[in-house]
Amino acid sequence: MKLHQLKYVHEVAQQGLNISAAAVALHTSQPGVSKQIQLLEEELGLQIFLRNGKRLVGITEPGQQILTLAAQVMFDMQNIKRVGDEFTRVESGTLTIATTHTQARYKLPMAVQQFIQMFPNVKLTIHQGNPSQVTAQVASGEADIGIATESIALDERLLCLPCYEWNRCLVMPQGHDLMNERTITLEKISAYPLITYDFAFTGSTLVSKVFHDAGVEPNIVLTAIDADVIKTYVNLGLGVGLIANMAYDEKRDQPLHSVDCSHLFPNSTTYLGFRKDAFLRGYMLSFMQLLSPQVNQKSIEEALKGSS
Amino acid sequence: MKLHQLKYVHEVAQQGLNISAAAVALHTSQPGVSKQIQLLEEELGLQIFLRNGKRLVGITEPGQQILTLAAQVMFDMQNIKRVGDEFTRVESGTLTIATTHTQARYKLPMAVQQFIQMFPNVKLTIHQGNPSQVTAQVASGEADIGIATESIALDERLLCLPCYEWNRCLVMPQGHDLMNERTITLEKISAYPLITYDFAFTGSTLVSKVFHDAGVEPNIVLTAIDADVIKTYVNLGLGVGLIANMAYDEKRDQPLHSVDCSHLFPNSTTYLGFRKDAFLRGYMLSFMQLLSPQVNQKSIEEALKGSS
DNA sequence: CCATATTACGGCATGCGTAACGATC
DNA sequence: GATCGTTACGCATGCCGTAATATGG
Repeated sequence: MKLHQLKYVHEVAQQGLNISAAAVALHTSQPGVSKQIQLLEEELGLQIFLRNGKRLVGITEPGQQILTLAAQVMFDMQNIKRVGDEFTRVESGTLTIATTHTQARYKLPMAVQQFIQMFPNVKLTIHQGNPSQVTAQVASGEADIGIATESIALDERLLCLPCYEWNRCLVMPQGHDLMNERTITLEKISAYPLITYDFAFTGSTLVSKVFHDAGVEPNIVLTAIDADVIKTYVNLGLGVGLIANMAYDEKRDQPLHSVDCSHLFPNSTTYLGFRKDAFLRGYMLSFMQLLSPQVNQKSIEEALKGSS
Repeated sequence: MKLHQLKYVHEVAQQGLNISAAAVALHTSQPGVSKQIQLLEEELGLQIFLRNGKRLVGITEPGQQILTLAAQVMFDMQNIKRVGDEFTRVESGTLTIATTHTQARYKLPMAVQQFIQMFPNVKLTIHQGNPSQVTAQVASGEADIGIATESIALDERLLCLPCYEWNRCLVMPQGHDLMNERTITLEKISAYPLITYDFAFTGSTLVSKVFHDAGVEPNIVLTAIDADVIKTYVNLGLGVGLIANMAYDEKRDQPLHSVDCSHLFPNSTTYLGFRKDAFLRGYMLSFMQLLSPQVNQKSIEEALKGSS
């Protein structure tokens, strides 16, 4: 059993059961990939892929197990390489962050700016997605660190540290009726067309729960993936927007007015998560510290021990 | 980076930093091992082993990390092999149990007997040790399943399922004063010389805690590794024995008399533990079921999800 | 001086790439 | 007929083992 073979099998699965595509991705020849997979299957005495004649059409059940284990092996190999890089004092490498739009747009820029100054030789990549995509990317090793709210903390493969808390605010055009209200309530909100995050997105399920528990049905006319889009439509007069409070800036969003809603909803916590079995490069720790100053080597070790 | 290289490095560390011994264990030549380790070190750009001239004298810090990761890789490779064996319906293989004397002597025999009837082609090995050794063996992959009391459930790498509960009893020679007591108390016990398990052993720390909390100082004259030894010395009249109640059998231990102590100590739970990331062969599950009927594929999957 | 690690070198297995073939859609 | 997977074959790489060398206890 060779490492290549695991790599090949993994890549073929990634490429939608296409050996040719996998061969290209692996910078090698199709026959080589084909052969090695056959050899592996022969050695293990089972089929990894289901074939219809000469076409790969599926993955067998043991094949699924093997793919999972192969991914684990490759992740560990990556870890070993990282140990190498880390201890040779090579302050270069790659940092891949997976996060949601809100974080990427309103919370990360400061940390990112500081980071690229501290580590000019580290290539930084930001993957954007919804919270479950973020979680999946970190769990699979595609991303090193994930930053998202709530749901990311549920995955057992990840170690998650609380980063900061936030709440929501309403945004509305200047002169809107709600500006005159002394205290905003859910009922008052429900009287107007509402624009907020897509329901699959973080916090919104919590928001919908709050409305539901109060027996109030909000009048949602539009949902969007990010606050910028929401604000745009609020500007067009389509309704009031319910967004994360960090997404509103008085100066930048001047034509809009905002009203805090912290009294209506519980705080949400944004977590920073990474795989428990990942080897963390020094610069990865540094990035985490930029985001959440209380994070350090010790706190992570303690969290790792305390988990499970 | 090759799998051999990781294997070699691992074996050299296992053999006490002796390349020659590692080469023998690996059925290969010394120069080969030496060379491959050098190549790996070169590729990673760091020293794994500390050398004094040509002698290996220690492991560097990155080396330590790499050894851990190498062990993980090898464990995963073993898992893959197991998937192969499992799905080719080869009902043969190896099952290594790590457990304490008490379990091996009084609880396992029935399960073992049934097991070898069900799976005559599976080679069964029992490793005996104290609870922390049991835990370590399972965690390192040397043993597939560990059976021990209390402390094994604390290791996060392992998934532990409760197996059964037990308590303790006093054993004494016929005609001993304590036989006439209607109710045994800690104070009455402390009036006589006591023989029990070594304090490093399971439950005994709990026992000592019970005595301590009650403010009673037992008069321990001898500690032993297993109940058979304890009973032997009780027979010789050296004192009364405090042992697991399953270690006393009225017929077999005829010259001795026993008194139940369940009212004095809380129940102890024996757990069955295995690595969370281990691929479990069918016969491993079967063995667990023999020991603890409520265990099955589903209960394990649920436990895995519920952990951490 | 013995045990042990490294260097040198030749044979052999194995993986890779090109080319040809076969099958599926 | 185009795409894709498998088979065939020759070449190059790299690993292994033996022998020789160097070094530490």
